[in-house]
Amino acid sequence: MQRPTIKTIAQETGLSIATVSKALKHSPQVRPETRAIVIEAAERVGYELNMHGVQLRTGKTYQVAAIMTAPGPKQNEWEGVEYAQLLSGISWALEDSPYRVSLYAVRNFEESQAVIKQIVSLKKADGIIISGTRADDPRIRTMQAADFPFVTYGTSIHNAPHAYVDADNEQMIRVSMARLVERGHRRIALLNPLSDLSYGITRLEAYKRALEVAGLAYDPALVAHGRLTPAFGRENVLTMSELSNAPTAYICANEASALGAFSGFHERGLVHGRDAVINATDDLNVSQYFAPPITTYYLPISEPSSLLGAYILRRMEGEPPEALQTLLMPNLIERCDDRLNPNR
Amino acid sequence: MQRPTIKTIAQETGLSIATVSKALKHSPQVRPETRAIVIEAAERVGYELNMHGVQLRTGKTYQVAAIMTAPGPKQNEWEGVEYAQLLSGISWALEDSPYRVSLYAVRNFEESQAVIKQIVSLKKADGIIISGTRADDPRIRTMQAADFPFVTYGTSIHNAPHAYVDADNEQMIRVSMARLVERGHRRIALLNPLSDLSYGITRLEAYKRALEVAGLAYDPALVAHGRLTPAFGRENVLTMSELSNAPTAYICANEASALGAFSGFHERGLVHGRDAVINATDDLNVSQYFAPPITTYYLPISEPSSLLGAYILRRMEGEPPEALQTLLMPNLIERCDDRLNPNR
DNA sequence: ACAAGAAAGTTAAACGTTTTTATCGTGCAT
DNA sequence: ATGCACGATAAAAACGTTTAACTTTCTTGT
Repeated sequence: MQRPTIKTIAQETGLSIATVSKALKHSPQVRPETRAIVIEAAERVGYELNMHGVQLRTGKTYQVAAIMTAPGPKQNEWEGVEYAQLLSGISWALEDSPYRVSLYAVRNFEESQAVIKQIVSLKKADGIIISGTRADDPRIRTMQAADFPFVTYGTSIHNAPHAYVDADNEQMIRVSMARLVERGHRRIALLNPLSDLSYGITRLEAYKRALEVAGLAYDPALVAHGRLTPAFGRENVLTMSELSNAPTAYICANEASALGAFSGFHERGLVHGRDAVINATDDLNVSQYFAPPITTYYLPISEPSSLLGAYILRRMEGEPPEALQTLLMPNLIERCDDRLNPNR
Repeated sequence: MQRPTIKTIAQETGLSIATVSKALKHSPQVRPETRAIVIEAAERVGYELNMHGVQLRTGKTYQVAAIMTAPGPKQNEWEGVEYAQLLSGISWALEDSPYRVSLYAVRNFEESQAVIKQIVSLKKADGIIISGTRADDPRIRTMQAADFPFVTYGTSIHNAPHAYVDADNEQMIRVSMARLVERGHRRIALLNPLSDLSYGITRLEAYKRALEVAGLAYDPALVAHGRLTPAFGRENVLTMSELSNAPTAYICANEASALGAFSGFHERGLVHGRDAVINATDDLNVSQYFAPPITTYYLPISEPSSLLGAYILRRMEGEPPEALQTLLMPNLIERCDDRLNPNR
């Protein structure tokens, strides 16, 4: 048996397909009684809207493109794993809408740029969600120039206002630094994301300001930028711990680099809490299982991801981007006292 | 300016839209010279196929549905993180095809069943990729009954033959057990996935057989089934290590539960390599950063994921499922000698 | 020389919607 | 009574593509 269409309903009710279409869309042009008849018939025959017809007619795709930057297949490092949760959160936020998440996996920034240009010019989606924003992000400019709805996970610095969701990195670093200074730390290392990423810059600046406030000197040797893999965390601990004036605290930008930092501790024979401490930001609630559990800023990734979904929906409905900007403050979870060991 | 269509090309070349369409599809009905003219004109005007027209006309969606089971937003445990890599691998495998990955996040098995029924009956995709297969999986039956192309990540046991990709769990456990027995272990714990999952059963049976071969008794107290979170690993170590005859080796089904097992070691004051050892399966290459690094079976997730993509393409082209079945053997990476401590 | 058949194009219909425009009563003011 | 506006529905066109059916032209075998 064929799948029922509005034509089926038209025949069934004796109405025209135009009326059926309008009735199903709750158009004020059709009488409530007529609508009731249509709805009844639609349910009786098991009608479901065929999106292909809609898409062709209206030009809308009902797709939200999620651009996911993941290192290539040969790149076997633990990175970007939080993307799974991010995607499912977005997907759930769109659940009650006609929109679907369409995945675009890219290998690097350039590829994401190309993909976005394509989506915009060929209208392969109605909205775009990107992450890994840069201070001055050309992708944002592309989408803004075309007046294309989008939301970013991460702020930008030099772009015109746009919809975004991000963790409050400035506040996080500020509070984090004050807390460590208060506990006696004078040499605090910052394991930061790539320096062209917007939140890398935000964190670095907050870090410098916090040093200033505490009357401490800025030492470039204590700051590292890189892809936030365990390898990155490990290697920087290996290097920095050999400094004549080694750090007594490491602030890691995510849980992967924190895990790697632990690996560096183990390699060097450092004991957490005695020789130095590790603090981290954690999206995945995993650092509670480290040995020992560490102090982290925890932002359940479901929060930003569902916001991203909600925002792209509202953005596609025309809401101005200025109303769709949120900085989320992660919860500080203190699992260690993190004091500088006095008898060191 | 409007986006060019085949009509544009028809006007440009003086041919009919039918000929243009056929030429672009390399139909034998059109002369090579004519085709050349069409191709040239298409490139000149910057023509790109409008999929909506195709979809409406042919009924094909050019979408591959990836069903991703992830616990709900409130469920803040580190689980299913390998899905990000899995998805990007699939996405890359489809890169040169007209197909796109469409994401369907579901919360549990029942929901995945409902979603699949919907996709099949409303033809919301041309192919489906699922994971978390059960011994007798009703979703597989649904898709087979409708003759719908699909590939599973994970085998099934009682279903009719279908396309799948999986790790060779039987061999993995067999070799793993033999190796531990050879190193003196007599009490080996198995931290297994949920018992209704196909690979949970495979692993358990292989485990029992290995015990038999080694002449060891099967002790149910050493086997646990559950969602493979760190919490699961931790809790089982906490419990099992209190047994009068505690295990000296733990085989963890993934890296998350292995991390949790370490957390349990730390809590109980157990030292890895002295009191007991942990072995694991690791998709993400992360257990090298544990302290100490542990012995794992490593299967880079890019391998199964690109196979899944390739298989669904071939399956959608009508290739029989029997030709699309692969068990991948992970690499054993020995990072500890894992011998039972003699002076224990 | 001519019918038959192949080769290469064209015409037209169809896929399922939405939306603009047209039609047709009906009630109301003039 | 006549014209008019209005409310409700119908008719028809359009979105971009594929494909079955048809036409025209050219080969080819007898």
